[in-house]
Amino acid sequence: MREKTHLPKMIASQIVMDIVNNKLVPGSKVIEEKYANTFGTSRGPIREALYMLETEGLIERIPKRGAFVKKYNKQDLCDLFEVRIALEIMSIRRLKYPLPENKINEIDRIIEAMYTANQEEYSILNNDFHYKILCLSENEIFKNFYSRLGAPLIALQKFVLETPENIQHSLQEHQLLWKAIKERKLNIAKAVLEDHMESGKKRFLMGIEKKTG
Amino acid sequence: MREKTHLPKMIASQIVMDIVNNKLVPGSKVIEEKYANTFGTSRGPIREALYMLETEGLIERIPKRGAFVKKYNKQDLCDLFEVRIALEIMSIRRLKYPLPENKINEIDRIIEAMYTANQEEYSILNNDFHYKILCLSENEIFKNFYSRLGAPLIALQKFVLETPENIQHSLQEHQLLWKAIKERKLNIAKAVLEDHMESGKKRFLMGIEKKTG
DNA sequence: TCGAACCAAATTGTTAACAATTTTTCACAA
DNA sequence: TTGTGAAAAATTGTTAACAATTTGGTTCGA
Repeated sequence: MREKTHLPKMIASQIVMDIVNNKLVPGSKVIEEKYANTFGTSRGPIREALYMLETEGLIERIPKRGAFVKKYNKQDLCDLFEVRIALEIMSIRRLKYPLPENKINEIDRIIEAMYTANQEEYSILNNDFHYKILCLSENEIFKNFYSRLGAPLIALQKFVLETPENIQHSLQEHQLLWKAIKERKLNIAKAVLEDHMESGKKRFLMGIEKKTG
Repeated sequence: MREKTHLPKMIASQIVMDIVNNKLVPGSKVIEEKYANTFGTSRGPIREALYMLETEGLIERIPKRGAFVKKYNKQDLCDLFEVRIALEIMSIRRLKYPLPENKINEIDRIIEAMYTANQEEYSILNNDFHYKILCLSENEIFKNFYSRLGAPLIALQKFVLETPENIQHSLQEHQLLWKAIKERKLNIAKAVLEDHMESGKKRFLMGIEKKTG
């Protein structure tokens, strides 16, 4: 597993950090030269990073105008939620049983960790869980699309209201879902996911209300 | 409506042409300098074009190795079909009635043109139709994802077996779907789309069998 | 014959300068 | 005050040269 340093990739993840930490606010322009200076590189690698982030849906590039941090409204985020769940449902239909032992263990461990996680940790575990579920299908198309959905949702995760009650509820849903998948009760899994989508949207909207008005 | 020449965009569409016309076969490498020479530009714009096509799912870039024409197998194409239909179903649920008059007319005209289209024309009209249906929802998220699905499917459209009988069948499905949408019978529309997905897949696979052995 | 080490060629990555375009600023007139 | 237009500044687009890396082939030794 070689993970050679790829300059544009490093720059991209730094820009993501800046978005998550509100140093770059949605709608604002990302000026190539500014970033080039802070990284001590030329503008080339910055441009590449911006292209990558455009693919992930975090940046919007307008020819000859510049690159902007993409702005998502409530409706957009709910739609992303919905597409994510739809992809998960489709991928569950493609599962081949028996599921590989090592992947089962990985997901078991995520659920375990969720019990004792704090808010921030829970967000990360939550995303991990859904991604691992999707990867169970070993389907490149779904994985590919899923990764593009994830980025905006992760960047805006800070808006999700993770109260102890919400986390408790969410955890229960995850347990149910995982149990249904393991026992090959796919219709139940589908129903749980559809419920999870609704409650997820609700938590999302609650969080947005709280923090922006 | 200003459509200024954007070099990378032009190059990208030329590369798409080359893929469609089999000058670039799936799996082969796209060498930057080669294309730079044929266009009389430097490598910069070529790289941008390759990034664009990566976003559209036609090219896969591997750092320090190069850009390759992405290879899709049967299963991949069926999955893309399925995701496309799922997006259409989701977007139909978001329609706001009454539908705008001008868009209704546009789609009416596509259906009309389908009656007298030859095979090649029909493929294009078919894609147009589905895209216009999706655009009815005026939902940027769906449009965005849809455009990424379309490219690989269009590039491989040549595999779809468009016999007169198949076209006839497909046309009927489109009429049914459009009628259901206009009359706001969304459950029917959904059912028709699900059927259309199955028969579309079948035509696809028939075409692949025929042309590749 | 096979594999490892090495060299040369091909290719991608990066840079810095220049060109083209957009945005900002500001003077001026209605 | 407000709007217009032209310079100036800022920014993106493009280029060509150079650096770093990968690829392909060749030699050598076992």
